[in-house]
Amino acid sequence: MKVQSKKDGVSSVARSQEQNEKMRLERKEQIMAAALREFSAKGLYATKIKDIAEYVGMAQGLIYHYFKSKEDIFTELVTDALDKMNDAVIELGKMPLPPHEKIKAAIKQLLYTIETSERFNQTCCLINQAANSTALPANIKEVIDQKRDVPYRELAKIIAAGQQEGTVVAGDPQALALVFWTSINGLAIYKATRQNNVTLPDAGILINMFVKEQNNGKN
Amino acid sequence: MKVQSKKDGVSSVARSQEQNEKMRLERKEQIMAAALREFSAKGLYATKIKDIAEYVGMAQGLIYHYFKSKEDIFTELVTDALDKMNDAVIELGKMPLPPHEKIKAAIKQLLYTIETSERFNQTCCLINQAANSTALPANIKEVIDQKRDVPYRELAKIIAAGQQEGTVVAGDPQALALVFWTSINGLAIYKATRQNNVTLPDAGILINMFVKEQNNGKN
DNA sequence: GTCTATATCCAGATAGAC
DNA sequence: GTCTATCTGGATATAGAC
Repeated sequence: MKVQSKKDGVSSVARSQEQNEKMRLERKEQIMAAALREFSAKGLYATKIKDIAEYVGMAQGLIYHYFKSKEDIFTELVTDALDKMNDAVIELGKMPLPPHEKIKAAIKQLLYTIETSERFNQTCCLINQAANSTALPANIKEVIDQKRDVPYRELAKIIAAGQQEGTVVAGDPQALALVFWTSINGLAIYKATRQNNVTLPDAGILINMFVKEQNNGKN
Repeated sequence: MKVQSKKDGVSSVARSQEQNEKMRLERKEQIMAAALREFSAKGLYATKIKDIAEYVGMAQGLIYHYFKSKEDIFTELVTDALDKMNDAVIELGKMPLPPHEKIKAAIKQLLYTIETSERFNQTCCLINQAANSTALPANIKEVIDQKRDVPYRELAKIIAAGQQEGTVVAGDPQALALVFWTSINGLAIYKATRQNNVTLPDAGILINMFVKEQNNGKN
């Protein structure tokens, strides 16, 4: 028996269900954030459910009210991470800029993010952990295999277009893209795993590696 | 009671001790090789002693006649890997070549090694596993902290010297060294974790990123 | 040196009270 | 929703026979 409130047309039952759902999602978010911290630093197998629970401040068993298993948390994190990364790269491809400006914008943005966002760097570490382990459950491996090459492919397209225009350095686009992501990824991981006093390259150094000299002016 | 053989002055007792020792070392080598395979792909915690033993073809318990613990095998592998890498870099620094030629030689050599040596790539994966995990026993972490920055420092010196001579591109030497190793490491890992059909950059692409144009000619 | 068998421990997951 | 207590499986490391 649902009772419609006269004020907003939403039953109090529905209201509290909504609120419960919201609180549940918030709690899941807390767990995911803690799990990202732990997994990114220790990997799937060295991280114990207890570690995550302690970080959130809940009992070990309670995690299982929100997730079916440890692998499930890991899978959800990795899937989200790869999806967001891929969406961002696809957005970059669609920007109304010439190819070499896309590359410059990406480098500046990525370096800034590495400099300021601990979470981003943790995410890179997580992807690194996931992508370089053959010990993961099959369903996670599938997700990774499907999604991890998107950034390489998308950037290779941009590089190839830039080479057509003569603004991007010569070389196999796929190989250049590989060096690009490998560097970005490595910098994020480097930053995440050293306490402090890390000198990241400034954008100009990286831009010079991919964009031809005459197109390097500030703008 | 040791009996000296007249022929070679070595007692038969000593002879067989020597041979036993040699066989023991060979067996240890077999275990280390298998462990490198497994650890580099799965990390310390996801790798089970049983995996290593099966790969060598011995009983699980027998591993413990050669190593005190799983961590011990891992520590020995990581220590060796870092030492060899560091020795090679220090050798590079001592070569009687101008700085930019050292860089060119290193890039060519490293790319060739990545292309041809599965073991080298596994070693890079192992170092990656080790260097990016906070979950390791304290003694391994110490080893890593002491040794892992040597290549960055040594290469930064070479880069700085090359900049003095005007043959190496501009930018903070430390940051350039970071990009250099991050790329090399990333390529090795990329190669190791994909089955095949990997297009590595050719040496020219990487050389162009670090050595100024006019010093890039083949030689 | 090598094996099989086992003691021991630890962590993932569940059950059940509140 | 949250906790404590517990079941259960699996892996390290050891013991002991051959």
